Amino acid sequence: MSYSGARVSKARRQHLLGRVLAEHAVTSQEQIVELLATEGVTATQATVSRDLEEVGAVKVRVPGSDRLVYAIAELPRDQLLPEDHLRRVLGEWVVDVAFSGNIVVVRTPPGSAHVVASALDRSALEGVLGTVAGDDTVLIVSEEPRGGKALAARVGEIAGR
Amino acid sequence: MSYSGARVSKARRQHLLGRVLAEHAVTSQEQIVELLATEGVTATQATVSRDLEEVGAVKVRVPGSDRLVYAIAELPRDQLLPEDHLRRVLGEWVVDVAFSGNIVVVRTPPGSAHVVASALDRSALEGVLGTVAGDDTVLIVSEEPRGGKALAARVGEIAGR
DNA sequence: CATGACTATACACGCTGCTGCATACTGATC
DNA sequence: GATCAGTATGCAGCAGCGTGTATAGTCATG
Repeated sequence: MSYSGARVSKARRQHLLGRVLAEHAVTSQEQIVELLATEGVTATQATVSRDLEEVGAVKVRVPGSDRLVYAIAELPRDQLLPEDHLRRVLGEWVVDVAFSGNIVVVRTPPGSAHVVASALDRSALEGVLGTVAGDDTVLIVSEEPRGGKALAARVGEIAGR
Repeated sequence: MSYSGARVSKARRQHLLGRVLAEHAVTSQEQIVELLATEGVTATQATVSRDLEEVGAVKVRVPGSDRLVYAIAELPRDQLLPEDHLRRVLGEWVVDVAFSGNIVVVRTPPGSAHVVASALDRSALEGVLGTVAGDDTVLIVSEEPRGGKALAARVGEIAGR
């Protein structure tokens, strides 16, 4: 294994992948490999396959043609943050959990509240009305009048406490 | 090596460390180990030593006494985010950098803009007037009228591009 | 059903971060 | 200067992630 790569982060590669799909009508993963290469990013077909999956890309039929091109499915993504991803984010960044009434207060390291809130939002956690994030604090509003306790327990459990 | 630990994240342990220091007048790292243990977190003196350093704790003299107790130095921390930490954060989360006039536009994965902005703020990067973070975008305002270009280059360089 | 193009995946492996153990270092006290 | 309490750190090991290689699976076409 050369492992020449690791020069760019996975996040950046997947971002570029999105741009490539938006700008070119690609029909195969090998094409993506080449296009990424022209952007200075090296990756193999295997990696592209995994990226496509993670980014939520699908092959769609081009109207008026029988070609299948890759495209990123925008909306459904937001609902489908995988459980173990949420578990990783919370386990890593959640530092404390408390509650009062229907509000759960989640503490995080400074500046990290939005990452946690975003993960919670996208995970479609049961019984969550909404979230607000400050700098190091996330408020989760429960649907139930006194639902804070149960929700806090659930969050704490996911965070691995 | 037992390695029974790793049950709690480093972030959480350090958060607890802060609470412990605030609530108890501790004079030795061994005491901290014990206090953490009562909170259900196991760590050795070596780890506590490293945590204290990372958190920016110092030993201060108790007024009217000759005891030295640990305390967290609040303010200086914000100025002193180490260079390689910034490098890690940017390298991991910055996905694209652009500029116009005196504004640098940094793109990040969804929900991660605040982590990046927070790291930038705390790093006291040269020539930065301020930052604003949305969901996946950070705006950096340069001090110089046309400083965007240079600043973008600097940010890109730190991010490893 | 054979073939070929394309994609997904089992496997192995390197890298990095975190941690404990053992030990070197430091500073105070006598 | 010897001793001792307390702290920092070199070293090694482990875990998890990300990735490439090789290969198995899938699907369309003839």
